[in-house]
Amino acid sequence: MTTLVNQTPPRAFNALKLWLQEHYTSLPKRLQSVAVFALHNPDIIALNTIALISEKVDVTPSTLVRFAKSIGYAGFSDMQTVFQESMRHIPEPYTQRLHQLTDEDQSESTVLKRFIRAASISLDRLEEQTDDIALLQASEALGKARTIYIAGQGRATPVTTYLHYNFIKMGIQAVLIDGVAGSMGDKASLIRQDEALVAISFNPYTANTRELVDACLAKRVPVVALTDSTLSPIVRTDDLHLEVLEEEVGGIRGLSATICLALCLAVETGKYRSQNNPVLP
Amino acid sequence: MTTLVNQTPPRAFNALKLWLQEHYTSLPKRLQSVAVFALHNPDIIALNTIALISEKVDVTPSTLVRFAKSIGYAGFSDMQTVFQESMRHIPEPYTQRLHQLTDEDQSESTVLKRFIRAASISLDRLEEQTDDIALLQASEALGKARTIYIAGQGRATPVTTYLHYNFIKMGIQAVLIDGVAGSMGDKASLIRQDEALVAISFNPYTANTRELVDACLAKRVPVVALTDSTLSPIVRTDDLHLEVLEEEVGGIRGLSATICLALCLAVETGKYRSQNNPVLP
DNA sequence: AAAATTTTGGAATATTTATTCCAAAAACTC
DNA sequence: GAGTTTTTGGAATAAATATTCCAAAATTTT
Repeated sequence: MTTLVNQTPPRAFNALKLWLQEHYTSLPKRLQSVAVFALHNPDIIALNTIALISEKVDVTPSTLVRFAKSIGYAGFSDMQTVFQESMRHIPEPYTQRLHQLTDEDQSESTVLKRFIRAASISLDRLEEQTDDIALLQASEALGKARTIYIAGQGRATPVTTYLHYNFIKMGIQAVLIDGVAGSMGDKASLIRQDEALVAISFNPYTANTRELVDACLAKRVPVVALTDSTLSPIVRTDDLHLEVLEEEVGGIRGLSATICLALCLAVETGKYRSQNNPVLP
Repeated sequence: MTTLVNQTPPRAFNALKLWLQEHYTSLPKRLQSVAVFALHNPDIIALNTIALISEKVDVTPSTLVRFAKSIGYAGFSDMQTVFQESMRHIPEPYTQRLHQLTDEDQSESTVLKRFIRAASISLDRLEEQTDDIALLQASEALGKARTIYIAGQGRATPVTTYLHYNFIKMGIQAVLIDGVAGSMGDKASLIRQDEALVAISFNPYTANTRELVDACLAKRVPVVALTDSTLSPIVRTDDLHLEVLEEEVGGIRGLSATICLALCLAVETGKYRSQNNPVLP
């Protein structure tokens, strides 16, 4: 062993985190695994026995003891107390949640906290209002498509990128339609009936995207629309639409719930493919 | 002993609380003390040994065992697990994770619900572990920059797009660095000391981004790193790093918390600018 | 490629921790 | 107030948990 004993091991959890960050690279392989696990799952370290933890991290109990000692603790138990202390603070109760956002005592809450609240509320609403059937129908439409085209501008761009990334990663052919050059009509003409379009658009709605959706619907190309309201102009009766409503903070809307829905759409599409279309040309 | 054994002891902490409220009056004196203490200090019960607790409650260890048994638990340890569960605000990811993928009772929970849950957990964790000071420091560094360069590949791309969009919308000059053409060294040479770099990188880390960060740090260009772990190779001691840990569902990680943090970073940067740099050339 | 050093796993051990059991104390009952 | 039942404390025991130590494996150095 290195026996490089730290005479004053970190007594605060944050200090321990810092220590791990600094010394991580100079740690042996197994101890690195422990470090990663410990930082990602402090609660498990805090509440379980060596035997159970070692099983989860997939190392031997002795490695855990060594890990603690290499930091400077007397042993595993000594280190564990630091993790336990870190859990003692109770996170704010759920009931306060809604009030915190509306209440304008902004001195109390940081920008980060307010945006997290907003994101959390948006996610709750997404769960409540999303039509599971609609999501499945949309996934089915996309799952059947030979190629999926993805369109969206402005605030929707990150969502298009994300969808594209996920489709590609799942082995689904997908093409990003960027609005940089050429008219939308030209782009629509590229899309065939055995393909599909995903259009993402938020208020203020871009004319481009709307134009593209119209052109595709006219050609009977399946269209899945992702919008922030059913009143959005890109929504039609003849397409499949999914709605997300992001809570706003000081006039700014996040994207957390939308990005979550996008991921689900991709995953469900992938699931449909693997079940119904094992080998696609 | 009363030997009035409850055959199904409460497994959820709330149920336990209820049980204690109902049966409190019919409990012997010492056991009442324990009940009161347990309800007031669940964390102490969760995290300590019988010996230590018995000292605090001022009863003997055997009384604690009896207390647990009178409720119906096998012993003190059995009851303690219920208290421990009540403390882990983060529902244990590892055990759930394994079941969720292997267990085929997916009828209970839809894909959407599971991803929403994961996103929600990630947001909670973001709130808990994010260092507000670090966020402010990062915003300050970016606020001072004449131009902000944004780099990130793969799963990080949507985040770069989002940051770029928000910066531009706020009137902050920002440039996306795409990894398509040219070496990273070339790109780093474009960035000056009065500018700044935001690097976003997740496991598996892309060599490109890391290279860029190194080159910038060498040139003393301020670097803000957004990663999924402080142990990420793009984290250095001399940069400003923000950490997000996305919960995974069946091996797939979302982006909801990351996108939320990115928005905050942009907003804080904008705030800093408007306060300290009303008119930038 | 050989030697030295570090790291790792697992059995053996020591320590801690929980549980049992019984006699003493306290609380009821008649 | 004596007898009966319930409750309590503490020693004895059982179980578990953490720690140590050493040989094997994996690195690193020469």
